[in-house]
Order: sequence, then structure tokens, then C-alpha cells
Amino acid sequence: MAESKIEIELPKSYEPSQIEGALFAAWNDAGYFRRDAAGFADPSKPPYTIVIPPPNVTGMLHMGHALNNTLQDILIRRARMQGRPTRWIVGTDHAGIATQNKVEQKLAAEGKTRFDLGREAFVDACWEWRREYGSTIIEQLKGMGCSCDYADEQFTMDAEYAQAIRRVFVDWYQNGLIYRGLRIINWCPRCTTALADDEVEHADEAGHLWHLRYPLVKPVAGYEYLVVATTRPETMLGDTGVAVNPDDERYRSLVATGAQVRLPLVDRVVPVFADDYVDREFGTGAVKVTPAHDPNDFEMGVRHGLEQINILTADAHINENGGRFVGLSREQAREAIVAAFDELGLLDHVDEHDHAVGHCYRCDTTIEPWASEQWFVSMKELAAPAIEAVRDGRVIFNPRRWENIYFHWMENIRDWCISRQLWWGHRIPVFYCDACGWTDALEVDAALCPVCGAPLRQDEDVLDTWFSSQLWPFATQGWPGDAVSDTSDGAPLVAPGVAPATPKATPATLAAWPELAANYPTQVLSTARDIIFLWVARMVMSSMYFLDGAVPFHDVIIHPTVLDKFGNIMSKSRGNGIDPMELIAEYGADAMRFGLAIQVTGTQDMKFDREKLGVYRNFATKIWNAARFVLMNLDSDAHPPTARVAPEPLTLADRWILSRLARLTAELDDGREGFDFGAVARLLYAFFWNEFCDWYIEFAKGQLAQGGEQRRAAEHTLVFVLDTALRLLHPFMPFITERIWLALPQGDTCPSLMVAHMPCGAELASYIDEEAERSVEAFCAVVTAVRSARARYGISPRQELDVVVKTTGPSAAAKAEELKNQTLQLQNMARLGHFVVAVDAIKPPQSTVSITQGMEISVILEGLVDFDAERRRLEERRAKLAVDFERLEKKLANEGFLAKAAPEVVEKTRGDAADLTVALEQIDEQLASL
RNA sequence: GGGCGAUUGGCGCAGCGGUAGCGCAGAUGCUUUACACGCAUAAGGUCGGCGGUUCAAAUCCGUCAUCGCCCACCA
Repeated sequence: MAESKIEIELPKSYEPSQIEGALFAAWNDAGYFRRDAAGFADPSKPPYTIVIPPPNVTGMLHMGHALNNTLQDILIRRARMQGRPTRWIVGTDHAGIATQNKVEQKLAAEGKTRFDLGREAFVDACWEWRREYGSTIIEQLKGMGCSCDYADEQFTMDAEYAQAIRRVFVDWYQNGLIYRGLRIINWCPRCTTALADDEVEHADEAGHLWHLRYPLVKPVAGYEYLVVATTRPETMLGDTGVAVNPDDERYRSLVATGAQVRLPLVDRVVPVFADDYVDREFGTGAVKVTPAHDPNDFEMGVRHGLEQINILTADAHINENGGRFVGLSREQAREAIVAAFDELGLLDHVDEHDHAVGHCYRCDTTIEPWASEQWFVSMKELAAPAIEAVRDGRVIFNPRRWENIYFHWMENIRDWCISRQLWWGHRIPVFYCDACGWTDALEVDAALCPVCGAPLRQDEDVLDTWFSSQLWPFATQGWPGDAVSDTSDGAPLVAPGVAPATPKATPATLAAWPELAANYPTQVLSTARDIIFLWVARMVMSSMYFLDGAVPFHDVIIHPTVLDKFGNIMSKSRGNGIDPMELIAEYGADAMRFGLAIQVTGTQDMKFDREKLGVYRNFATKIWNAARFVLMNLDSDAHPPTARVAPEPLTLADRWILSRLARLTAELDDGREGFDFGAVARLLYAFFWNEFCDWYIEFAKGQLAQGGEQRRAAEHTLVFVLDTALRLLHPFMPFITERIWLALPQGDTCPSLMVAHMPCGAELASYIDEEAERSVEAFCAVVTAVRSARARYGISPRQELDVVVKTTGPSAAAKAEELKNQTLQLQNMARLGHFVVAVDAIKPPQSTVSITQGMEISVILEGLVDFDAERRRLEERRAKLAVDFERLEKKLANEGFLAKAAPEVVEKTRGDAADLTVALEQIDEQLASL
């Protein structure tokens, strides 16, 4: 073997950790991650853009990220190789609660709270935290090989991004879509902030239904007291009424006479009234009403003019309205109040009762429904066009069934609580003048009141993090730019530091932002299903509102959830999470990516067993070794064939593998099927391993040994097929494919597989060769028959065997001819001595026979074998074939089948039956001859 | 209370109208000059139950069962 510099380049063993880092750095340095791909993008082709779901700055890569970002990278790399100007926009989310928690934990370790620092210093500490830890997850994406546009990293707290948020808030405020009001909201007593409805996670918990007696002020109709049922007895401190159903005869007289109860413990007299909300069947049919601590009670309170008595502090302790219970935690208060009722003889009874309890999605603390002043976005108007966009297919969910989930939520949408009692985040840009009462939302901070000149006070709350992430697809692409007031009516600022007159913000058309317009909508948004509402729906709504009806993306991919190997959701509390970085270290990024992608099937969530990645690490190794084989066989003294020049197939095997390659390439062509990652990965795997390695490389060994034309054709075919396969595989396994590809003799000057041309079906269509595929099938059947005979009878692989093949059926002569041409290959691959093939070949005695595909393959075993075993085998085989034959006969005797089945199906059945007839005859003959 | 998904060889999954495929595990045999992270061969399934549609059903429809996930203001 000539000393080839190429061979030296590929080390004998494949070590992912030794190639990944350097390749990534090279890609990054070359600028391939930018939209112009360092000049390799074709500006005449349609751009392809994906925005990454911005991970939290506090985040560490988990399996969900690993899967999601693998899929996005597959799409973006494929598009890039097709020459499209691509950009995968990357960045992080400031994650209000999560980051604030982290920083507070850090302070707590020093014995401090955020209040010790004060707002400004605390926000500084958050920025500091971000500088220190915020890029962890971005670095992890690089480790996965994700080809994001890192040079233009976004952050939802960046100044330009903040500008977008201001624009949105002010617009919605001025158009009446944002309002402030007193409502029951979900309060997290640990985070001490309000949460939106969809930030609350409900879990069924075993609880109790306490039945409490509320004494009537005056006994009515024999009643001394009313029994109310509650799951939260401590809230009785804030009760301001008791409600019953208006049609409930049991209580009719009480309502009619305006009965009142005297609340025990707090000694408050409250009315008994009727309301349709009350379900007669539940509990006692009488409901204690706590307007300040329950959304339904709040509504009833409004309807009936009840007082709202707040009994809780922000951290869920009883406040001064709780009388002697003041200062107790909600849990202690519950216990104490139940005990007190019991003591007074007012605890009627207690039932076991399971019910759904809300928990904070950030810290899992039990949520307290709490009445408070908050900011809301009115959603109905925003939702209508966004529903339409999915209905008419401008936005398509993949798989489609998720659209129903979207519709259900959007059609029942409720107003969105957007204010959070946090310090880290976008502060609500509403300014108040305490002197004259002037209030407005401003795009630019102002210090003084435009009306009276008094100092202004800004709202203390910050915005929900999702309020900022909903703008991600366009705020990351230059919207609204630095033209702060270009949607205002041009009113100049009154004076520096003085609030301007109210600008009239109007939705602008997309055309106002040429850069954005050129790349909008983005192509794909890939994400987990749990943020369809939190994020996806809101992006559609805000984009359509601000960009004149433009949707933010065409396709939404809802990827499977990665479960542990037992099928449980991975979570911190279960401790069953897997760190993708460990997987990368152990199996390589390519194996992890491929292993994740191949499990994506659209219906199933994936049970993920890290051990299984060994399979794909093996696959990577297989690719590596196949490439080494190809490279070490490229003749260095002839003109080495270049990878990209299409070969002229010479042999049957050459024609066959090129045909198979052409079919594979065509199957990978784009279309909606482009999101069936699992199917594509399976095709690639099967082609590379089972067709290219298991068969073609074995064929090629024979051709290489022959030299001359045979050798040249094999070399060329090998390198071309390898090159093409690497291109097709690259989006899934970027590192190993690039490493090998760079070692191939290139016919062009492309410096990286990342920006090399992605083949398509049409380019290879002329290689499709059905005849070659059929012939190779027959060839392989002969080889397998011989190997099988060896295994069955324990014949050494070294022992040469003589074989006689008799061909039958309509194309018997042609088949015999083709096989005859392959004699040398057959002798090589099946270790044959004499090989005879003919239509009228005479079956040798003392042989074992396989009957398949119109061939009767006799392997001569004279003196090698116990023929009783062979007889038994043939009899079993005959029985099996007879059953098959019977089934086909029955089918063909069926009038309905002949009349209604597709003609080609009937034809095929006839053919199969005929083949079986011949096969049975052959077996009978064989049995007779034994 | 609604909705969605799953149920295929020991395990993990494909297939989704023409008589079941892959990988792993297990069996047997191989240092065949790319690869034992390999090669070869064989074995293993009446496709959850029951009805129905169809000439034909793992595949479509209904129903039941089991598991999982969402949504829902019954205190």
C-alpha cells in the first residue's frame, strides 16, 4: 500500500473528544454560522431562519434541550448545505423568577436578603450573576455542535430588546389592551409574586373536606346552624357570606328571610344568599364565601356586594385581620382553626377528599389565590387572528394534533396577568404623578410630570418574563430599532426629563423593517409541548398584532418529551435527569444527536436509556472505519478519483450501490416529511451499515483485488458513495462527517462539509437501476444460502464448496446469465470452488438445497453431512411452504378478491402462487432423491 | 368531568389496508488483510380484549381494559 498522506490523517481509532472541539472552533472562526456562511450562501435562494427557544440564563442543558437543539441544528445545517442564507438566532432569557431566586440564594449564603441591598444594587448583582454564569448553556450548545449565530447573541434584557418591550407595552396600554385591576391572582408566597394562570401547575393531593357549623344569628325553620364544607378552613377568617343554590329547597326559607350567620372565632355577622354558581350536590350545598381568597368567591362577592377581607400576608401568614391567629403560617392556622371549631363543638365532621392544588412552576410552593392589584393584558382581541392563522395553515403544528390543544386554549383564553412583584426584569413603564394624578406608559423614562412638573414615580413591578419572550422572533431581528418615536405622532419631547405628550402608537407594517421583512416569517419553531401556551401562542399573537398580521413562523415542531428509561418524566425532584454533557463525553456529540433524532417519531414520547447510545457510538465507529477502508484503498499512483465527480458504474455491484444511493437521496428530499427525523435517521443508518458496509464494501474488495478497470471503478464508486453519504449524514452527525470529509480527495475547493452542497434526488436519479437491484438481490440470496448451509452443518468458512444453481420462472435465462457473470465475485464472497448456473442445470445428489427467488441453489455436501438432518429440514420447509401456498390458493379462489382487489395485487398473488408451486415441486424432487 | 397519546417477539421501538421489521439482550460459529464499538448464521411475534367495515386489517371504525400526558373555578 502506497504511503498515502490521507491515511495518516485519519487515526486508527475514532475518539470524538479529540475532534469535536477543534472542528467547532474552525467552523466558528470561518464564519459559517453567520447568515452569509462566510460567502458560501447563495443570496438568490430563500433565506432560512430559526429562532432558538431562548434558554434561561440560569439554565443548564438538559435532555429536552439536547433533543430540541439537535432537531433545529439538523434543519439549519441541511438548509445551509442547500445554499440558503441561514441564521439560527441564539440567546438567553433573563428568566425573572429563576434568576432572582439564584441571586437571592447566593445572598442568603452571606446572610443577606435583597432588601438589605436595595433594588438597584440587587439588579446589579443579577447582572453580575449573568456575566459570571450566564453563558454556561451557550457553551454547552457549542459542545453539541449547534451551528447558531453566536456572534450575534441576544439577551432579553439587552437595551435594544428592552426597547421592543417598551414599544409593545406602550402600544397596548394606549390601545386599551393593557389595564390594571384588582383581581384574584395566583400568588406564590415563596417568590412573593403574582403568577399567570398557566404558570401554575396543578397536582391532585389527598386532602380533607372539613364540615364546619356556622351558627345562625336567629334560628330559622328549625335550623340552628348551617354546615359548610371547605378544603381550606383557615380562609374562614376572611368569610363575608354563605352561598346556596337558589333552587335548593333546603335553604330556600333561609334566603327568603334574609338569614345571617355569626362567624365563629371572628364573631362577624355575614349574610346567607343564593347564587347559581353553587352546586347543590357538592358537600352540604352551602358554601362559605371568601372573596379575597378564591376566584369564584371573588366573583360572587362582586355580584352580591360582599366585603373583601384579606387575611394573609405576602408570605402566607395570617395578618392583623385574623384576630388571635395573627402571625401563624397558613398551615398552622389551618390546624389551629380546625381545633378551635372542634373545641366549640362546631366541627361537624371531616371527609377524606382529593383535590387539585396549584403549585408554583418555579419553586413548587403551594399557590395562594390572593386578591391584589395587578396589570393584565386583555387577550380575546389578540387571540382571534392567531386562531385564524393556524386554522388556515399559515402556521402549521407538527404533529398536527397539537393544533387542537392550541385552539382549545385560545378559544377559552383569559386575561393575562403580566405584573410580577420582582426586581429582576423589565420594569413596568408606567409613571405616576402623585401630585396631580397624571399617569401614563412611556417609551422613554421621564422624571417630571408633563402637566404639573412634579416628580414622577415609576410602577414598582416588573413584567412577566413571557411578556418579553413573546417578542423573540422579531425583537431579535432589529424590531423596532432605534427609532424610538417613529410610530408616535411626532410629538417632540417636552423637555429633557419631562414626560412627552402621549404618543399614539399604531401597528406598523413589516415593510418598515426591510432587514426583518427579508427573513420573516422564520421557517420553524421547535419546542416542547409545555410551552405551547406560555410562549408559542403568545408569539403568534404579538407578531400578528405588531407586524400587520405576519405570523412569526411557518411550522411549529412539538418534539417528544424525553422520559427516563422507565417512562418517568425527568425532574430534579426525582433525580432521574441525565446530563447531556456527560453523554457527549462518554459517547460523543454525534452519537448523542443521532440517538436522539432517531427516536423522534411524532406520536411517542421517548424513553431514554443512556446505555442505548452505545449503538450510535458504534455507528459512528462504523462510519469511521468504513472511511478508513475507502481512504486506504484509493490508489495513490493512478489519478486518485475525486469524491465529487460522478462515477461511471462498471460492475453490477457499482450499479447497485449507486442506485440504492440515488433512492436514499430522493427519500431525503424536502417536504413536510422533512420533520420525520426518526425515519430519516433510520434510512441513513440502514443504508450506510447494511447496504454500503455489509455488501458494497465486500463487493469492492473483489474488484480492488482484480485491479485495472475493475479497481478504478470500485475506488471511484467507494469514494463517491462515501462522500454523498457524509453529506446526507452531516446534519445529524456534524463532527465525524466533517472530520472524514476533510480527508477525502476533493474535486472542488470547498473548505468544509458544513457549506458543501447537499445532494438532492434529482441529481442522482439517473443512477436508479431496478435491474441491478434485482440481480444483486439474487446474488445475495446465493451467498446467504451458502453461508447458511455452512452454519447449519458446521462447515468451516475456509472449506471451499461447490454450488449448482438452477434458475426457474419467466426470466430464468437472463437470471442465469447475470449470475454467471458474477462467478468470480460469488467465489470470493461465498468461498466457492466450482460454480455452475443454468436454466437446465442438473441437480447434484448429496447436496443441501435452498429454493428462493426463482432459484434452486444446491450446495454440494458430499461426504460432509448427515442427510437425515437435511431430510428433516426439507420436510419442515415443505410444510411451511404448503401452508403459504394454501393461503394463496384460497385467496385466488375468492371471487371477491379477483373482482375487487387491485390488478397488480392479484397479479402478484398469482406470481407468488406459481413460484410456490415450483418450489414445492423442487422440494419433493429433492426429498425423493435423498 | 373532558381531550390526547400508547398497548407489536425478553427489553426499547419502526411499520399504519395486501400474509410482520430494526436495534439490544440471549444462541451458535468466526483473529475473512476497515471495524470484536466487528462479521456470519439461526431462533424468537395468532401486532392488548371483543365487535364491525372490507375481497383483504397490526394497519380503518366502535367498544372495553391497562398505562401515561394535558385541560377543567365544584367549595
